[in-house]
Amino acid sequence: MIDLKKEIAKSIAKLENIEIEKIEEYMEVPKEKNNGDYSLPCFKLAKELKKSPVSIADEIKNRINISSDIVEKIEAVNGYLNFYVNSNILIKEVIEEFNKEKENFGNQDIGKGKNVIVEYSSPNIAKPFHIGHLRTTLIGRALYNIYKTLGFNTIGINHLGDYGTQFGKMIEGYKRWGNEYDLSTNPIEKLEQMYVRINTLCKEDESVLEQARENFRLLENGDKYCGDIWEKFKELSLKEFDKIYEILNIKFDVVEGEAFFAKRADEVIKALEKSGKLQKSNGAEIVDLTEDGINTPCIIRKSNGSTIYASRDLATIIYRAKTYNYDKNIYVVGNEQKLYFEQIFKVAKYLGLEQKYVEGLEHVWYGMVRLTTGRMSTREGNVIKVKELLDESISRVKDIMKERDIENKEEVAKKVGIGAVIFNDLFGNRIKDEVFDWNEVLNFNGETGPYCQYITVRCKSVLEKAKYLPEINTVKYEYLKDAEAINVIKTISNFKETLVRAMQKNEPSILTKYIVELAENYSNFYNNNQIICEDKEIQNSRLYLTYMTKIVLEKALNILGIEVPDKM
RNA sequence: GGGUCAGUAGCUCAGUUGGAUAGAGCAACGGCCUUCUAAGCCGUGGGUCGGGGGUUCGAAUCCCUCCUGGCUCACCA
Repeated sequence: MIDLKKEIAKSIAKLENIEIEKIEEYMEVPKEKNNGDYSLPCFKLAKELKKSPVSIADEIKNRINISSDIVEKIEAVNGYLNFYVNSNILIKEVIEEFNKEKENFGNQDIGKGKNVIVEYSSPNIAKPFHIGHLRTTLIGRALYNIYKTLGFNTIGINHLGDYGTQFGKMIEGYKRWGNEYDLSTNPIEKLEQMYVRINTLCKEDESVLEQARENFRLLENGDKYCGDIWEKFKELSLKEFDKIYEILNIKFDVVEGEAFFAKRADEVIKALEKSGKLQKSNGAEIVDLTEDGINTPCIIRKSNGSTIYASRDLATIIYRAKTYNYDKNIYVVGNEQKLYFEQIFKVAKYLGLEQKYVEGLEHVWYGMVRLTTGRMSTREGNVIKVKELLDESISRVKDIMKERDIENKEEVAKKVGIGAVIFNDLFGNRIKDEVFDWNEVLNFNGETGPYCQYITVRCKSVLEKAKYLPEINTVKYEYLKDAEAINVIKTISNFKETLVRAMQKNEPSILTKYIVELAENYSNFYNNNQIICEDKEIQNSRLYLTYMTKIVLEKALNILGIEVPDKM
């Protein structure tokens, strides 16, 4: 595809004897649409050429030699040089490229041969799956899909929190009150109650906490009683999580747990001993990180000899380096663990791994979900469970659809209701805290998932009504030259670049906002043009635009994990 | 107190390496359904870009400082 910006830059560079790259760097896309497609602010050149910006702009405008097939109008305004691209070439380039790739439009191979691990979701066993876990799950899945679309060999891992002192606590609770709770119905709720109860007791009584730590030590050393309870809890939880994953259509390439890596913690100890970094402190084994600019040391082994989060995660890094030969190892985990990841990434330097494995470590963090009433806390029971949220959203959709004559209402309501929740979660910048407001999430008007699905469905129904897809040689560019059509075409041409930006910043919301823009632009086009009409040439042209929009919108939504119904 | 991230309309957010008049949506108000689907469209109002300095042709964006808020600071994950 021809790079219009480069073509313009070339012509200017020739004129003033400046490098093309520099001109390209100075050039920008004006915010205001009536200031052209590309603009060159001449203020920086003014300094270098020792002339006023206004006269430079005028001069270039008069002397430039560029084909009118590329640029149809040039204006010099207040020291800005504005270029108006010939819309024919723009339309032609986009449509021809699209026609070559069709459903594959957007796919790229910049990640070819590179392995990327995305670790996401990773819930803790024996705790309810609440909206706090939703962010890692949805952001992680979206990133996984984005990397995949860009040609990376992508490995999605659900790294279960199935180990640690919390299980020592659970075992202690079960020992004390196991017979009071019937785990045959609603097991997660019961386990949650037990967890809250034992936690409170641990806080009140230090000796109970000690007992919990001892239970975990026993579990780690193969104690049968503790092991059996642990297995039982794990099984019950996984069943519950799978239900959520099924509703959200989340899949992982690998599901593993911390327990698996606890056995490999010795490798970490050995490697750190070898590098001379491991030291004793208050009975524990730690790595001091003050030289690396972190004041808090990283604990590798607890004073009672048990493994800890860090030792298990470091073992995981060694394992992943060997097993997956990763170029990137991404952890989608909340911002409350920022310091922790900084610590283990520093410690990873001393494991004797190849440099690329250390550099490939990345913590993709996100803000907390808070309620309008304050912070969520399992202990205080003011959490919103994912199941509850999805059910509410789906029922709200059903209510809206009550009067409509649609087949498979159940299925449509599911797709729209779930899509609304996903879209809402992926709309805001991921590093900002999110205030969870039922009204906000379940409002389906405006820049929302249902609106974007609705526009996509509109494209589908137009195509269905026409009953055919136009051949590219029946499309006439002159019928797509109105401002609304051009906006759609420009947005479509930005799709690839948008995916790359979303990948570079690990930011799904870039794609979410793109979807809104495309939906909005198509909607404007649709409202201003009769698509199905008498003149077949006009119809074919507008139909093709509709077809491109449908493909890109649906694809982008799918990448975020949102499905589009056929009717709604 | 240290570290770190943030502060843009009543609310939720956009705002590419500094560029032209800071943009959307929600909420509020006023219109539009014998429809290529009203989950929509059109219109109105709403801003000391947290405060103050600085850098320069030019700052929401870069630097300094202060204020406010989130998260975090060794045997939890």
